Amino acid sequence: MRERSRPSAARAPGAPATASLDLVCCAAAGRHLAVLVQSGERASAMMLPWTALDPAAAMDAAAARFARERLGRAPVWIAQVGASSDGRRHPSGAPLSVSYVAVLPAATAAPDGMEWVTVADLTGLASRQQAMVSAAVTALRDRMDISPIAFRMLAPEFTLSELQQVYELLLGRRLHKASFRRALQGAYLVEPTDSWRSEGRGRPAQLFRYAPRKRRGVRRSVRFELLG
Amino acid sequence: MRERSRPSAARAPGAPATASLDLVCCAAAGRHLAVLVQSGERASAMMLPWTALDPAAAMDAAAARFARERLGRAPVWIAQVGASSDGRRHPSGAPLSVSYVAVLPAATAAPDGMEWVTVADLTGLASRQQAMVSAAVTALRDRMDISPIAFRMLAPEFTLSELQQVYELLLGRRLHKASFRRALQGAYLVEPTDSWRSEGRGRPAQLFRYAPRKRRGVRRSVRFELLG
DNA sequence: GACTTAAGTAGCACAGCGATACTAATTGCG
DNA sequence: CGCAATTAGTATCGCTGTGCTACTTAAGTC
Repeated sequence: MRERSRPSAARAPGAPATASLDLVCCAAAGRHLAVLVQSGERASAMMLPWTALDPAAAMDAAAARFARERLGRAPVWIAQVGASSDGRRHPSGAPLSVSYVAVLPAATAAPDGMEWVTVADLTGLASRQQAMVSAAVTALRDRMDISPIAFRMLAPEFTLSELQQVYELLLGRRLHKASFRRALQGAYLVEPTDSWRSEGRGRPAQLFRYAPRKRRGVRRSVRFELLG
Repeated sequence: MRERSRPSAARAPGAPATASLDLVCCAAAGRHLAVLVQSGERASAMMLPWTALDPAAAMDAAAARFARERLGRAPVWIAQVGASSDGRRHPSGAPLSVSYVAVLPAATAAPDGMEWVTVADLTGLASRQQAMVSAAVTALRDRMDISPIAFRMLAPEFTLSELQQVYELLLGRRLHKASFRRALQGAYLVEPTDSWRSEGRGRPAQLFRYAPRKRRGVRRSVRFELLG
């Protein structure tokens, strides 16, 4: 299931694909967001994992399959970001690309030939791929209210401080501990486990797991704050 | 500027395009959302306006140009929804499609050969286009908090009741008049004009225009309500 | 045992929101 | 004209959610 070694990169010189499917794999790394990149054909150049897009196949399924192949495991969340075609460079030479954003739990090891790079340190990408990363991060921020992205960025059992750190990372600002926990309790999204984790000094933290149990009236509210 | 008559539909039988660019044009129609469709090749069949996608061109610009061509005017808002490739049918025969959602002010007249159809009454679309409409409506709902979509769905001068109706349409639920206005005033998004509009019976309503004037600390907040 | 560090809780003040109830301005009708 | 009907817009109350300060609890460190 993993033995195919980089089918897409091998294809590049021969027949240029008409469209590429690119993957922006994200994970929390401390207080920063990291993206999985691999070495390009030139030593110093980095690139996002990509493959030729098969127009005949179901795209979401193809993206999930490609992610599982490259990562050695299925991502915990994946969604399409969008299509881009413009003058910008792409390693495939394809004029059209469709990108997906995938989420992996923190501390997932990078597969051979790949490494985690903080988005701030990300440089040397082809310009179209650079734009994909920005769009992917924006997509994560925009969808974290709708999908349990933050919860998926952690191991199945996590402390509330860890969860808060992921929220702070995605929102880009510090949150208040008490308020965060109150809101979380009120949403009935997590349930406590019997385990506690002692992390060096300080009081041990109780572990929780994601277990949403309400689904009552989802009333979308009016939000003017972000407009202007 | 409008004399090119349906370049895309004319292309269909000859050379099948490898990818299509589709447009979901939306406007408020009373309490419902309407989409612009045109008659397909068979009389009863409806279809969304589409064109062949030129992979060499900047896609967002191409979509805006295509919209302006077809509508005879520029849409007030446009954004990409996503790419879809799967087994589903599309009038072009293309295996891959990229769709855009465009917004027009209420009461915009449909161009020749096109008509407004309420999303609920929308039937007989090719299956991939049907999926595009659903995705476009979802995209509108998801982005109305970030982009002034609701304001753009009205004429430049509008009453607060009209604005509230658009919000109710997009959110899919009734809102409270006083609360709506209080929140709107607090956001400094509109300014009153000197005009009043008398709409049949009842007290005349003051007209407002969209004139955001804050931009102060955009603090994204934690939102758990929609999760689960 | 005293100090440090981090987890978790309690209580207060205030802002936001939904609801009820009100006032204001216009049309329609007897 | 007088009055009901209709729509716009406001005032006030109570509840809920949120930010904050301050506290307690449980571990490690010296």
